[in-house]
Amino acid sequence: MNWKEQFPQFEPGLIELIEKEAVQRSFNAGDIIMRTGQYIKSTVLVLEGRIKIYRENQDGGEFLMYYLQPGQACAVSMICAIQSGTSEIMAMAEEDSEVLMIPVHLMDDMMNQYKSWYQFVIQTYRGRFDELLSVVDNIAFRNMDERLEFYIKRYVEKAGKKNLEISHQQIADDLNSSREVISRLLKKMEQRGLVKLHRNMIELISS
Amino acid sequence: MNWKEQFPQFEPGLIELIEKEAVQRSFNAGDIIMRTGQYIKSTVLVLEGRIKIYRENQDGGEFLMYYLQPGQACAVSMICAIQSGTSEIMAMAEEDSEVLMIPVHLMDDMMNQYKSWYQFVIQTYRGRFDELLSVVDNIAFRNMDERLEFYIKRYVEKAGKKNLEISHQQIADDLNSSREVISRLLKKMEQRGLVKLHRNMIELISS
DNA sequence: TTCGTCCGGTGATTTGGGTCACAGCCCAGG
DNA sequence: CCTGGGCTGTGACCCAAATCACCGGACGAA
Repeated sequence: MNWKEQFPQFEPGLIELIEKEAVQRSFNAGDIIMRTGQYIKSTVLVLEGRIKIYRENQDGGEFLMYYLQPGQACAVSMICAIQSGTSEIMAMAEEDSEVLMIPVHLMDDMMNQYKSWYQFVIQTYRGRFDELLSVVDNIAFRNMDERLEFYIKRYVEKAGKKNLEISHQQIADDLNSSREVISRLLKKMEQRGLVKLHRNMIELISS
Repeated sequence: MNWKEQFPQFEPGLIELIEKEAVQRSFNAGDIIMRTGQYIKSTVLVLEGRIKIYRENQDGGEFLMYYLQPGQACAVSMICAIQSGTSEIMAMAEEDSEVLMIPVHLMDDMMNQYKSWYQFVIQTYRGRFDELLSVVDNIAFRNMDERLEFYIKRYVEKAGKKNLEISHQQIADDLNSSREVISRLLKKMEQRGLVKLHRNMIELISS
C-alpha cells in the first residue's frame, strides 16, 4: 500500500529517508507487536488496522490504555528508541495491521533535520499523554458503569463501526474487571434502551 | 540562588539564553502554580522546593499524580507550550519553591539549536510518561493498602525526610479516598510495626 | 483558662463489584 | 445430527472501601 497517504505532512527528504531505511511489516489480528520488558529496536508507525496498547501485571491482569490508528505512532517506542530503553507496555494488533518500523539509530538525525518529523513526534507525545490522563481520570474518578460507557464510545469511534463485535469477557479483560460484572452492566444498559445484546455483538441504539 | 547547579548538563549558549529571557519566580507552600484549563505561556523548570502535579474533577475530588523536584521540568507545560494549548492538570507548591519560567516562543529555537535542551525535553517526557504508567498500574491493579504504602515510600523519597508531616485527610485527598479508610489502614501498619502515628506526623520505623 | 476547631480513632451500615456455582444457548467439527 | 466448548444470564455470597455517626484529645486564639 502507499503509506505516504497516512502521513501527508512529512517533507520530501524525510519520505525518501523512510522509504530507504524503514521496514514494513504485517500483523494478523491478535498478534503481539511489542511485549513488556522487550528491548526496542524500532519506532512504530501505523499504516493500517488498529493496535491496542495495554498494561499487563504479573498475575495475568491486563488493562487497556488506548488504541493506535493509521497515521499515529507509538509514543513509547519513540521514547525508548531515543533512550535505548525497554518497553513498559504491551502492543497487540486488534485487526490485521500494517506498520512501518523505523530503526532506532535514525531518530536523532531525523529529529534534527526534519521539522515535520519533530512536529510529528511532539504531537504524538501530546496525544498519548492526554490519552493517559483521561485513562487516569476514568479509573480514579469513575465507577464501572461509566467506564464501560466510555469504553463502548471509544470503541465505536476507533473501530468506525456501529456495533461492537466482541465478547463480554474481552471487555472485562480490557477493563480489568470480570465477565459477570460486565454482563450485568450491559443488561442494565439494554434495559435503559442504550444497546441491544447479541452473541459476540453489541448493537448500539442511536436514537 | 544559582540555578545553573540544577542543570549542569546545559550547554553555555543555552545557559546564556535562559539567563537573558527566563523569569524566576517564588511560590509559597500551598500556592497554585498552574490550574486546569489555564492557558500556558511558559515552560516551568524547578529550581528549589517540591511541586505536586495532580488532577482535579468537577465534584471536588483530586488525585495526586507525581511530584516535581529541583532539576526537573513540567512535561505538560512543555507539551502545551509547543502546541500553544491549555493545561489539563493542576500544579501546587508543596514546599516553598523557586521556579524558572521560560517563555513559550523560545521553545522551538531552543529545541533546534541546543542539543542539551532537546535531550532534556526528551528525558522529561520519558520520566513523566513512566511515572504516569506507574500511577495507572497502582490504581488499576493495587488495593488501597498497597497504594498507601507506595504513597508513603514515594513521599519520604521525594521529601527527603524520615517522617511525613501531613494529616490523614491530606493523604486521603491525594489518593482520592476518605480519611477514615486511611486512618484505619495506617493503624494496621502501626500494628505491623511499620510506622508510629502522631498528630500531623507519621514516623517511619526503619528496622 | 476556656473555647472552637482541627485531628485522629472506631463502630455500624451500605454499596460496588469480585467470586462461585450453575444453567441454557449457540455453533462448529466430527 | 449430536456433542462439547465458548458465550451469556442470574442468583448467592463475600470483601474492600465509602459513608455515617460520634467521641475525645490537641492546639491555637481570645
